[in-house]
Amino acid sequence: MLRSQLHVQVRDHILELTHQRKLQAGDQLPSEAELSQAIGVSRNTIREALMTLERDGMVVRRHGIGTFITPVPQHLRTSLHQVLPIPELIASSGFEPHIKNLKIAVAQAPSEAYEILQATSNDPLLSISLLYLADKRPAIHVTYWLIPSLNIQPSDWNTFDGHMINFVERLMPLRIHHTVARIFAVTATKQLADTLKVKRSSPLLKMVHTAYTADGQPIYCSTSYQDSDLLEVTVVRQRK
Amino acid sequence: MLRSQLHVQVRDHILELTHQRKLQAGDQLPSEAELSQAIGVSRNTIREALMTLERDGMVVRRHGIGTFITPVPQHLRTSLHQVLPIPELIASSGFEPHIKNLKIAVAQAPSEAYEILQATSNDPLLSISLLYLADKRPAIHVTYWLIPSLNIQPSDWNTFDGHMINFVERLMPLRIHHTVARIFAVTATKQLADTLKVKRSSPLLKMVHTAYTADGQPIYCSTSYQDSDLLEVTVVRQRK
DNA sequence: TACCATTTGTGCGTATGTATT
DNA sequence: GAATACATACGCACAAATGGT
Repeated sequence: MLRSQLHVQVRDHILELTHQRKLQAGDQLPSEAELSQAIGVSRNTIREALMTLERDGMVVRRHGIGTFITPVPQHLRTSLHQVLPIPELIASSGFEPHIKNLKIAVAQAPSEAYEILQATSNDPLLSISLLYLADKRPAIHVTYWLIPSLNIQPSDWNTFDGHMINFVERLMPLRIHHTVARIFAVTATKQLADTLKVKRSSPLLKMVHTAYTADGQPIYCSTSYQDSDLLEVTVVRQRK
Repeated sequence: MLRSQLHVQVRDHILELTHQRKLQAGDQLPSEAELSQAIGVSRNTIREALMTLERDGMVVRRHGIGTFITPVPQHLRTSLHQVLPIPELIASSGFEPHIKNLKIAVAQAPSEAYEILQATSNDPLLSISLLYLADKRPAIHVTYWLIPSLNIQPSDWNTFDGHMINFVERLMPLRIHHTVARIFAVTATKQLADTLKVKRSSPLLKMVHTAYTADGQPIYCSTSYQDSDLLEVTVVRQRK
């Protein structure tokens, strides 16, 4: 295993400085030329690192002035442009994540799942339902549906740790490239209200997630329900 | 006025090809070297263009294979990482956007608005409420609150066309750098139900948007309500 | 106003590494 | 192994934006 690319090392170096609070929100970084000389890599490499940091919203670069640590609350940084597994999402909201309830089945799925996964509508789909807890309170109820061709064995589920992306990538030679989330407001059914421990017919946030490879092939989709007052959904969008 | 930068021209050139359907979802682009020679710019410039296209989710680049048009439905492209004004959002969902109802006031605002805008809590804030229509159906009800220091004159409102970002940037020498949206599910109040023409106590999607400059200074915030079945909210998140 | 130093932005050329077929 | 294509990295020159003299 080679050590990682230079610009990633530079990136990590700068992130490390922010974690050590040597660089704080709003602070100006040394100029590209200074960083280049101090670290001993070319200015282009510095620029590459700064560009990825900017893409991910960690720094703001201003022509003719300099590069600054983005003044955005720390907890938002994690959710900028990334796909965040639910346990990490819960953790980044300041709660202790747990997974409580698993139900695995190979069964007929809602027709919507077949459409999304481009599967023939009579194949039974592997599905798994779970309840993510935040500080032992029910927070998100999720049901995943996986495309049939994955061929996952029952024993594989022992290795499932709540990160669906990691799970399928560890088992299969594929890579999730992006996810699409569609967001709705719904009213809690009796069953959902019981599961999530909210009042009957409270409003819930429903999200339909689909994970795709770079080819655009759907790998799995999920439907999740959550109390949006307990666990906020935040989307940071950059311009340009 | 100078012509734009080379890599932007290259980017636009490629986008133009996709609009003309000469390049479609999933198609492979010519190699960097070919593009470089065909267009007559250096390979670095091609790479710069391809990188911004990748950042915005329009293409997928695969090491050792090539660059491909991202196979994502066209209507999602617009919402990838951008901040989209509501009228354009409605248009990209296939509806005709209209703005119906404006109510402008300088008044006390909810305490949340003062917190978000970091304003002293007794100043009256300029607020504007409007109803965005999609094909003449009420779609989104929004109330904006602007920071006091903008000093907008009543006459300025004549130039307001429903794009709040454009509006404030045209009037003031500032630039909105990013927005943060917090998303909730709520139950329609009687008033909201009437305005949006939905049943009493239907579930509605509530979004609290805040627009910031690169300094992290909030410029305005808004609260919006919408029927998520009429107008879906979609978030595409990329990995890496 | 004009000019300057600083800093990021753009663009070119080149060489080499790495992944895929 | 060879061919192809993208990835990384270096060095250089000049443009453009900003802030101060």
